[in-house]
Amino acid sequence: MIALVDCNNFYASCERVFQPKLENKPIVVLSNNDGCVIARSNEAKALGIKMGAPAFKMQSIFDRYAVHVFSSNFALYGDLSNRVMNILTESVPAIEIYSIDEAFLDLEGVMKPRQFSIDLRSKVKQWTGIPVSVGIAPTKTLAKVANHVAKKYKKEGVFVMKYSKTINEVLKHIPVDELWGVGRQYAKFLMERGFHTAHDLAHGSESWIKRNMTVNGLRMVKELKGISCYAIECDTARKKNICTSRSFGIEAKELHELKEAIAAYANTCAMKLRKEKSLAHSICVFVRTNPFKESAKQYNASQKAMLTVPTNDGMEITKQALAVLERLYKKGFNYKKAGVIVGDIVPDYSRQLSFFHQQDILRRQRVMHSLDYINTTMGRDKVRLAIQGFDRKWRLKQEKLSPCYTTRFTDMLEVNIDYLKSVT
DNA sequence: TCTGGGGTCCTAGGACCC
DNA sequence: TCTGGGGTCCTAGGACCC
Repeated sequence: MIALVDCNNFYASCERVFQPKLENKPIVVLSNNDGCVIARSNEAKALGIKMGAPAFKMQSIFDRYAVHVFSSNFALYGDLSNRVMNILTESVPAIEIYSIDEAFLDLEGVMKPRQFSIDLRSKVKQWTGIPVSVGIAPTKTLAKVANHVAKKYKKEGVFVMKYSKTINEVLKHIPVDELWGVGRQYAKFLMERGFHTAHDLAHGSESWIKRNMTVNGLRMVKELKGISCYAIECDTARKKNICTSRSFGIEAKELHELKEAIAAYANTCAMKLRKEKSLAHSICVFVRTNPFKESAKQYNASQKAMLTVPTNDGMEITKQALAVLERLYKKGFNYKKAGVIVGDIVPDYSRQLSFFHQQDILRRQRVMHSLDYINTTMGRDKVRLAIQGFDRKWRLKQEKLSPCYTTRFTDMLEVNIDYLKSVT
């Protein structure tokens, strides 16, 4: 059996951990630039606030119902995620950390899955403050379904789906669009052809499914029938692409502003590569204007450069990225977003050296190593390239940022001992 | 005024090889 | 009249996930 552990309304719950007075109050967390709603507490969902809704369109609802609004605080969410995942990892022999707020657990050898999950859930809640739901079933796709049921209908937050009788009953009540692997397009396609529930799909023709939804659709249907097609993958695969991109708080017009941004993103990509012990063979840069501003002149461009020697050297990647940017840049546009994607990634032990570069590479590796050391121990961007800029006019809008309670000494929560004594 | 930031996989079609 | 059979690699586009 496989368990899917999923944190409830994760980002909203993270904010609530350090502000317990927000219990039972509507909370939303916004995307970068305070753009869209990307997390909602149950109370916010009940107000009809939709996932992905632009914040400015929701402002009147926020005001009317005193919704607590937060900018994204990924330092906080990442740290709390690690704490949750550490607890889960200790509890089972095999785990796949699927996303920042989800993990698949291998329950092989667990005698009483339901009780085990109830205990695990209360441990996570007590140790981290994060509420989770647990769905248990024979395949990943079914565990997703079970988790959905647990979250929505089970007070204890746990639901086990083992026997085909139970599974079939449940699938009759799951709309196709809630399945893992059915997005908007497939949902529309399937509904138009009379497939309304997961049960309908599980009993459809497999060859028809494969023809119309590729082999992925077929795997999903097999998983609904209890035939496992997706194993629990414990070791994280090396990334094939790494992207760093941002929308700007204020639109950028000038080349030198874009250069600062691209240099910063290029260095972040290089840092991510080093963290993964990977090297990139190609660098792609893209810039674009604001597609929502229909009255404005639009420009949307990208270009890829191949490197002769794969690298994770921030200076090298920056140099190449800036060269691409110079070719892309056109004066007279208001740029809203830009990014860098490094690709054609290989492991760092398989570097094919060029005849002429070897000495330089070894020296530069030591520079990067020192840079990483300083920036991880003393704070992000403590040492950076001058081209990354100092005023950073293009930076993010984050007006409702909560403190980094668990990752920054100056943001640590202060507790009034006298008050605590008086209430205990 | 104001609309995120990451990723993956699959397929079809075109270009090429012998 | 009549034009094979076997591949690979690359890219764009489309679907999905969190």
